[in-house]
Amino acid sequence: MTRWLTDDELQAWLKLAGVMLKLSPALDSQLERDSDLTHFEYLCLAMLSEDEDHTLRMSQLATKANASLSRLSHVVKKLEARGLVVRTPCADSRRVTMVSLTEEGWQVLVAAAPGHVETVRCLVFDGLSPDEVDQLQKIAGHIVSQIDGANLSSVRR
Amino acid sequence: MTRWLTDDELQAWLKLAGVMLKLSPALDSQLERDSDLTHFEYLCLAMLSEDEDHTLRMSQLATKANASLSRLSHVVKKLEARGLVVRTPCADSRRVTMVSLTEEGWQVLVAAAPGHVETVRCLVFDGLSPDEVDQLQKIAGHIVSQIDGANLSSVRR
DNA sequence: CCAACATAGTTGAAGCATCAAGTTTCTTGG
DNA sequence: CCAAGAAACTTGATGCTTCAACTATGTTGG
Repeated sequence: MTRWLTDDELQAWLKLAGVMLKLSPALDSQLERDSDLTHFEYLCLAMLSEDEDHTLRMSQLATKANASLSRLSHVVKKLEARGLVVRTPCADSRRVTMVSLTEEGWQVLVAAAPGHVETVRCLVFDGLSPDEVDQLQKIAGHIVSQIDGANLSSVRR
Repeated sequence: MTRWLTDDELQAWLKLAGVMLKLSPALDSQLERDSDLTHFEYLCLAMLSEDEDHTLRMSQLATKANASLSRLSHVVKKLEARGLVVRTPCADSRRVTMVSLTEEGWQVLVAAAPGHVETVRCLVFDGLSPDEVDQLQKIAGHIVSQIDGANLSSVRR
């Protein structure tokens, strides 16, 4: 028996689908215009910048950026060609690749951040109350967990 | 002066970005495996099915599916090649194209729906309270409006 | 009335994302 | 100890999305 969506759920779902379909392109468009970066590329640089040494394993970065290793590998190759990032073999384990932000990568990130943050503020947070920000965090966190859980359980069987 | 994000906003934002990065692929993957459809293709068929005549103008469908006319045009061409949809010129205005669900398209949609709905329920709604569904609807609706508003204002100037 | 503009849609090229397959390196159960 | 399997990437092909450009058709201010 299919558990259909209630009317409220359907309304909510269509809106969420709208966010997925419109927000990504909107962010890509601003970043590409102003900084020649994809939103996903920006996210990779940002995640690297949060680490003390501006350096992470590929697989750590993939987790932080919510990406597959394959997707990340292609993007890091491109960022490395642009000089924003370098890959180095890891001393401890030879199958591990470390990625680091270069000085230039850091500069590009710093230059891109204000415009990007302003865009996120305008498109997402302007007009949301602190309560709603909290609700958004909980709900989005919940969805991400469900997806991660679903992947795990399909892998385990 | 950049209006940076508060810590709560940043947490919420990273989670929302996670949803965008993980939910689309998860939906595509289920639909493609079980019904040989993209989530976006499914959405187009579903929006057509909601119309009384199973028929919409390209531009109406683009609006309902939150897509650009260009994206829609490519996808409709593909769906038409598969026989799920037909395009017909409009009698009233010669620059308008109407798209209709074929009988086969309807069958494919009906066959795909239970699995897709089940996936949406598992990944999004299971574990959400009715209040949270309502909050999600409001917040996602708000974001979509902001994006639409931003596009309008950049077009108008 | 018509020139200028706007609307509706299509198309081809370029760039991303995903998938499947492959390589290399580690780990572990027998 | 080693064979089998898992982990950590990389790569190439395929297909989808976007962008810019184009055609064709309507609308409207002067």
